[in-house]
Amino acid sequence: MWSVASAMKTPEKDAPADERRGRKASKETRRQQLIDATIDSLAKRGYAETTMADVAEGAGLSRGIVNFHFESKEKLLVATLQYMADEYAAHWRAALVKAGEDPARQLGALVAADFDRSICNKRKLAAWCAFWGEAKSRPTYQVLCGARDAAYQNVIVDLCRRLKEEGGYDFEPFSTALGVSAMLEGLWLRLMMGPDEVTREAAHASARDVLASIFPRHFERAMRRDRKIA
Amino acid sequence: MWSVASAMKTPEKDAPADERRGRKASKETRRQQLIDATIDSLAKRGYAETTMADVAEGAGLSRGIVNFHFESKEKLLVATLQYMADEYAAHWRAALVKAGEDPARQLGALVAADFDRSICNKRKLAAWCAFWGEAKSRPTYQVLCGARDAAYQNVIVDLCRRLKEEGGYDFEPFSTALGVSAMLEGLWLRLMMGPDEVTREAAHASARDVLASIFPRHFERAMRRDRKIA
DNA sequence: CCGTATTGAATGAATGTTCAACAAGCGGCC
DNA sequence: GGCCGCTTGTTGAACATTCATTCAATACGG
Repeated sequence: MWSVASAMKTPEKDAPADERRGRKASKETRRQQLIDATIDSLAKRGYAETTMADVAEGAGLSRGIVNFHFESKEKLLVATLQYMADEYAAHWRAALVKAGEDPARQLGALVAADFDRSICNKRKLAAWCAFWGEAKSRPTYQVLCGARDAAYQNVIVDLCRRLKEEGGYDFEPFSTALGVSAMLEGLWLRLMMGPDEVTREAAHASARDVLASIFPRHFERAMRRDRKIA
Repeated sequence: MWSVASAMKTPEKDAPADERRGRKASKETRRQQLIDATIDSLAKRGYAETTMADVAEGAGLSRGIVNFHFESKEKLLVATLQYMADEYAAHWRAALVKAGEDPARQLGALVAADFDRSICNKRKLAAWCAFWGEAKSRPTYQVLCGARDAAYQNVIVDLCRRLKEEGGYDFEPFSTALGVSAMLEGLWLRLMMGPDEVTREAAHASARDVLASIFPRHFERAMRRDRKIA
């Protein structure tokens, strides 16, 4: 009994459909399928209301299957967070490499990567936020979220240093880097919670605007007058 | 049976002790006591693991009492969030009034208020974050959190406008205001999750640093060289 | 003593986990 | 090719636990 809903719930499943159904699906494929369903459930119902039954139903499988591929609910959630952290890190690292050597281009690419559709959509943001909410009281989550931030922020600190040298700014690189990366995370939060008038593009533009204030010799201001004054 | 721990768990209980114990405690006092215990539990165990029994135990009362003063767990949590939102709003509004008429002073006061000890401590930040994590899937929470942000951000937008006029900056007020308020929220997140080396003072300094970049004619840079280069 | 706050055991619902049964693939064997 | 086990993924019902809620009994204040 395959529910049609589960097959088209997330538009980003680009794996061949015949690989995901039937008994032939490999172990790894099935694990990924369950992780996807977990993210769906976290986004739809929140952390507290996410149940094994809901995850299984979302994946179009039966209840017992989750404990077969993952030992427990805890392990499933950790694997899900690990997957999101890996995906996020791979994404910005790729963007960084593609940006070349210029630090301003690199910082711009990093920020753009944060607001890329594949990373920054309501589904994933809601899942991230669900984990953040529990991170305080769960060392495992805190480590995974912390690892995410640490590497990312080291890169931003380094970029701030190089931009400071190039542009002759007088900010404190560490402090500014902390502010910038915090702003990016805060914008994610706004995107997830705020009204719909805060779009991905608006958040990105806002980040670029602040970058233009901090690094005036490296970032151009968007200078668009088409914004509605609310 | 009064647990000693509950009496000294939170250092900020300045209400007279004899008002909080015994049967004389008024309805309102008892509600507040339970709300405090709820914040404690959210901070210590996270949203998902917060139970009625834990709240009652934290307050030094018996299990059934919560359903007497609040009808249900849901109502207790909403009341708790409402309390935190009210407290937060009252705090920054007071800071705003006290700052006088100068927009730069006002913005500085607003930012300082965000990092004030009474508001910005691990206990409350963890509770806020717990609610954020569930807000996506709970309209009631989303409304309360959203209301918090909306008023706050309108003030910041207005301050950005006035500062722009005064200083002749060329940023877009709305966009910059979004970035600034997002940064403040992001710093809260960092304070809660990040390593202990990110202190309240460091976060505040970071915010001031970015403000100095955005409004160079209104905010002085801290220019401290005592920061360790990590 | 009356009314009300409080207690704590009982209840019932929700849910994570287990497990015995089942089915699908698969390789060997006649 | 067809039959037979064997391994392994899968199922769904049964089980155990946790927890919000209820409520009759109790204790305290007035």
